[in-house]
Amino acid sequence: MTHSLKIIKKGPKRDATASKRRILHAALNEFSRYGHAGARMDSIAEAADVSKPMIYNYFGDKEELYKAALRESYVQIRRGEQELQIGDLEPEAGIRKLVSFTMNHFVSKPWFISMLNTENLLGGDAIRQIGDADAIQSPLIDGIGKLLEKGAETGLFRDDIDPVELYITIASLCYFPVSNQHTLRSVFKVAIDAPWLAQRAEMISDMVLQYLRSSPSLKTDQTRKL
Amino acid sequence: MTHSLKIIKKGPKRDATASKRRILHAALNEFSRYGHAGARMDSIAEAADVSKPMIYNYFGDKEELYKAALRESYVQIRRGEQELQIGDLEPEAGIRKLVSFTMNHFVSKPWFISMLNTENLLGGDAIRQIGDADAIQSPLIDGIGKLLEKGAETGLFRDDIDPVELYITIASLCYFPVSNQHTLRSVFKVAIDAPWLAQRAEMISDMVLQYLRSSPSLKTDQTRKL
Amino acid sequence: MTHSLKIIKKGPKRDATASKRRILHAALNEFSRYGHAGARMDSIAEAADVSKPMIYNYFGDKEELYKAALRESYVQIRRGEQELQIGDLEPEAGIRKLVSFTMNHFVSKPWFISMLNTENLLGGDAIRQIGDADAIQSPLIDGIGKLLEKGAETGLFRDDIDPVELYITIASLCYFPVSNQHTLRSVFKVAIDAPWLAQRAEMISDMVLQYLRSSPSLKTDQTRKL
Amino acid sequence: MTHSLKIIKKGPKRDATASKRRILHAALNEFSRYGHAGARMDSIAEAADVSKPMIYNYFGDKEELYKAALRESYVQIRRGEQELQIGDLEPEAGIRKLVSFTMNHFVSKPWFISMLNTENLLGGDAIRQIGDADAIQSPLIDGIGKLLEKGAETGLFRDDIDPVELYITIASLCYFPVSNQHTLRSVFKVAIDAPWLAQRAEMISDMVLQYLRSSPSLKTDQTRKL
DNA sequence: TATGAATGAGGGTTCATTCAT
DNA sequence: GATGAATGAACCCTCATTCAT
Repeated sequence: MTHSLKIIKKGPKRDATASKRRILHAALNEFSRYGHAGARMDSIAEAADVSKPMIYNYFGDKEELYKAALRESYVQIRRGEQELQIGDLEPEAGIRKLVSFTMNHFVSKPWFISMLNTENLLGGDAIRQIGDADAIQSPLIDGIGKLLEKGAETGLFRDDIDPVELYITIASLCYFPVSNQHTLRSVFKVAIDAPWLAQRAEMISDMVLQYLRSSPSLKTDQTRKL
Repeated sequence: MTHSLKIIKKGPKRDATASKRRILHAALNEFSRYGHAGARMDSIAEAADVSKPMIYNYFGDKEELYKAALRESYVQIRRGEQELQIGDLEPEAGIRKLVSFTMNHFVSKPWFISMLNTENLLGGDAIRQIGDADAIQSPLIDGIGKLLEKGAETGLFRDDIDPVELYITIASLCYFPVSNQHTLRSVFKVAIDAPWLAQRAEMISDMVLQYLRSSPSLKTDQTRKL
Repeated sequence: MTHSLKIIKKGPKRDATASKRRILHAALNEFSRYGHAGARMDSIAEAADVSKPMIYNYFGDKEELYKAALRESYVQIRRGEQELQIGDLEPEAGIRKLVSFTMNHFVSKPWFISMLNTENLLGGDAIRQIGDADAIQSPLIDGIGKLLEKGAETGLFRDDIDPVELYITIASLCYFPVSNQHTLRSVFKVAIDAPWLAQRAEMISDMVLQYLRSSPSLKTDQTRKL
Repeated sequence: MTHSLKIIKKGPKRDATASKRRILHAALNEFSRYGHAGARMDSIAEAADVSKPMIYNYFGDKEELYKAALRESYVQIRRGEQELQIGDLEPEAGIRKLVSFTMNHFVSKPWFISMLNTENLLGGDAIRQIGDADAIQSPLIDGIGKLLEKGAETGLFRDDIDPVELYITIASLCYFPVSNQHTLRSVFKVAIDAPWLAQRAEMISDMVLQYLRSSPSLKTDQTRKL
């Protein structure tokens, strides 16, 4: 009778999957906060509520854990992107949705930008080793392609825009003010807060749409790209 | 008589100013390559061809040296910007010049982007401590202001654009593909090389000009910003 | 009745004796390859194809396992020695047989030499604790004693030789070139391979026999020993 | 006046060469006592009265320090050997001197045997990397060669003995009882102490001389070796 | 009998920093 | 002004060992 209670008491300990997950999240947090060299295995272990050897047992070493964290940051992004179905929206609404989603994503998941910056600082060695294309490549490209096609068909958008380049444009515009908010604040005395960013997203949408509606420039006879 | 000779005798070593400069450059290089935590005082000393105690003698400690390097990265940037006199150019030509200068700048001085990323990763503590506004603030803002005014006067540009916001827009668009070139390459298989970036700069100019030429949106009755 | 069936049912796993034996052999291999401190309990478990707790269950701890492995190395040696019946051979043939057996033994069971070296490095603490004389003491001593007696009776050998000392002499001569083969090769550029060792065994027999045939030296009036 | 005392106070600290030497000796002691894996860098630092980083500064890492210690053990041996001038002695006296020197050496410098055993356990990787032949190769070989020649010329010794092989024979006989003293004591109840070893050296000389005086065996027509 | 999950204690190594000259 | 010598404090990682099932 008293024993039956024990069964209920199954805590989260002695559960390999759970431990692994806690480690991964703690690592993502630590690496994104302090960079690759600045991250401490001790802190990760403590935050994950496991002993250090567990980390090595499950992930090998710091380098591998870093790669796993980098991969995880993409996995989480892609999960959010898959829920968006921008391909099904009207072209203009789709672009606006894409912009606000991107901006919101960078703001609400700050570890993503930090991980990308860290990885690029290190020369991209880790991401090159994560062959796992499906985890990393964005499902948005297809959706953007559909939006652009629809827009071009109805004569609303110009027809020479590459989806990847458009994605890079939007990412650029949303990334920079979030990524560099601290230096911008100090250098230009701009208060980069939620309202500022919301307004900024509006302006980005406007600018991008303006460009999509414009006619292909005639100056260069090469295939133009956005 | 004998003293005056000593002054002239400044050799390559035993020259405090020269040592300090070598240290600063070595530090800038090291911090930008490996980040704050990844940078090694040993490597800096070796690269600067001085003994480690010299660094501590001149700069105090790693933290202070980092701040000096961060400041130096701005100083060097500003030096380049001051040579540009975009305020004197025709509005459109000025914008194109500004874009190509910015892009070229990020590409040819990669330590600038790295330093900014590193500093923002750490939360901007260091830059906040560098009160030294003159060293940091961009002289371009004035030039951009002049361009925008001229453009607005001739009816070429809309008149609701804030120079700082325009600067941020251009910086965003140039920064991202350079800063994130390694991850972009892996994720989107885009080869981000010199030709790609040159073409990209063209497109950025087109898009920005398109936006500057457009009429202020009517949707929001607030002051619009770029 | 029912019990007898159980005994027969011994499968490859769930067989305590078999597990124990596998562990012991794995331990012998590991300790002899890497020494006491260099041996890894993990490697032993893996090589024995059991889980680590099994080792602790059966053997207590690393120290005890080491002792068991050391003991086992003697047990295996003694098993080989017991098959020899040198006491029954002619004196000279017996000596030659003993030498070639010893040499072959050291060569074909390299873990024996390694275990002895390891144990002596550590000061012999473990072997002192293995009281178990029967497992350790050599049955050859008796055989050697018989050979020497026979030889002395027929006037072939001198009569002042102690069997243990003769055993030590032969062991010395066979042990060293095998045990120290790597350093000898590097230091003297001698290729210590099978032919070299075979020829060496010949020479050792010659030298030992020469000595056994010689007359006791007169210099010292104490009991002479070999 | 009082200052002049300070000059005298120059202690052994802040002396790189002395520090290096202390580390090397401490390492030789530690490695020979506990083997490669069993040696502790902490203990070495403490015994050498330096901080751990000094070790890494001067020697690189544990592996390199081990190699330096191994090399040092040979250097010390060779130093002793060079003082012997056995080539100048009478053949028989020379052999006796060589034996007693060798035995004494193994007994009084126990780290030598331990280092050799450790190195051979590890497969001789380190010694192979110490190209430094002069430090390692024995100057005795020449002396032994002279002894054998002289002995053969006067008809005292047989003339088919290779100096290296003779050296190995003597080393074998002296090495084993010292190296394996602990196991021998336990297994054969032999008390291997100074008197025992002295007497043993006598016997070894007798046996070796006996063999050198004997006539080359006729059994094999190949070049005979000792 | 058997094992996957977990850890305390320590091992080798590095790093920013200081001392003594 | 300049530096070789030296170190306390961590940091990454591993190992023998135990827990819970």
